[in-house]
Amino acid sequence: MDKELHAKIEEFKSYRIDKPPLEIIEHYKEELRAMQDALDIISGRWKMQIIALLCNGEFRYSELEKGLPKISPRMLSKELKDLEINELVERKVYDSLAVKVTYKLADYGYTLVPLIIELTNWGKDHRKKIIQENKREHNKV
Amino acid sequence: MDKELHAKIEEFKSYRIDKPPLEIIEHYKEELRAMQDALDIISGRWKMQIIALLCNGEFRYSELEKGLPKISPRMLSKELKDLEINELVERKVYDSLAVKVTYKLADYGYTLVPLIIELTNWGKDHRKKIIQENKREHNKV
DNA sequence: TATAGTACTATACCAAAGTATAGTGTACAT
DNA sequence: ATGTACACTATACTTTGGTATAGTACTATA
Repeated sequence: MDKELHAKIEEFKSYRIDKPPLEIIEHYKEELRAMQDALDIISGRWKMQIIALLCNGEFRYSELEKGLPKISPRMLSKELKDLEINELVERKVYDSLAVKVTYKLADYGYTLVPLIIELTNWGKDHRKKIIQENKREHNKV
Repeated sequence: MDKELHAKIEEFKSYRIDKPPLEIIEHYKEELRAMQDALDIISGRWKMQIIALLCNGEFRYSELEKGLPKISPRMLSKELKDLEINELVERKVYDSLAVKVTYKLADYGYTLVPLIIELTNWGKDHRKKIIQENKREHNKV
């Protein structure tokens, strides 16, 4: 696994194009656009927290509010709408007499799993690295 | 590969914790923090474009400006500083008499490769999906 | 009839991200 | 001496993301 990654990285390093900067960006245009699309959809303070909750089943609006006590109702409804538009989340209105709306991860939402795993792995490794550096710093002084 | 992913997703779906929302978020606390750390470091309009350029070797400040004609000098120097602080990018000042500074991806910067690949893959698939949906929409009407 | 819960929307505000543009200090070229 | 290239910094502004708080339309319960 680590070896495989190493190979990938070497491959990546060897991709160097001998072109002026503008042409290089042009060459990567599609990849950059794709990356930015993905980032736009998942970045922000709340999206991932909402997705994490919804990985655990169906929740009512008020239950999501309880899980994220610091979110304002405006943000929650806006973020849910964004996620729904991108078909990552499904909204279901019950036609019982009492108002009842639930949200759950759509199947398409689960396609984010590999990305979530990579983000989490990198973030954890990064934190470890920073902690180690702080320790070394501390021992020096 | 696709089968593996499917298994992962099933695994993810089966993780459901039968707890109140607040406890679920608490349960995922570390993962969420790690993800957010990673997102903070790579999100924004310019970071990934700069990294893409620097994947292709060493560049001078003015060359980066040429590659990203719409970036303001303030943003470029701020973003480079951020990337340098996180040790993703190395800054080198030549002590020749003329001013010369170059930037390149640090080895640590290359650890982002798997994440970059996942972001790009997901972004490309997402775009394909949207285009297909638009086509279907168009055929209907 | 009054009170509380549900799923929001509306309005105003604030802070961070990003833009636009001008200016700085250095060296080198003429 | 003057102008130009380099690698920025400073200042002011706008846009976007997020917060705070109040209000709405509906139903359920006492």
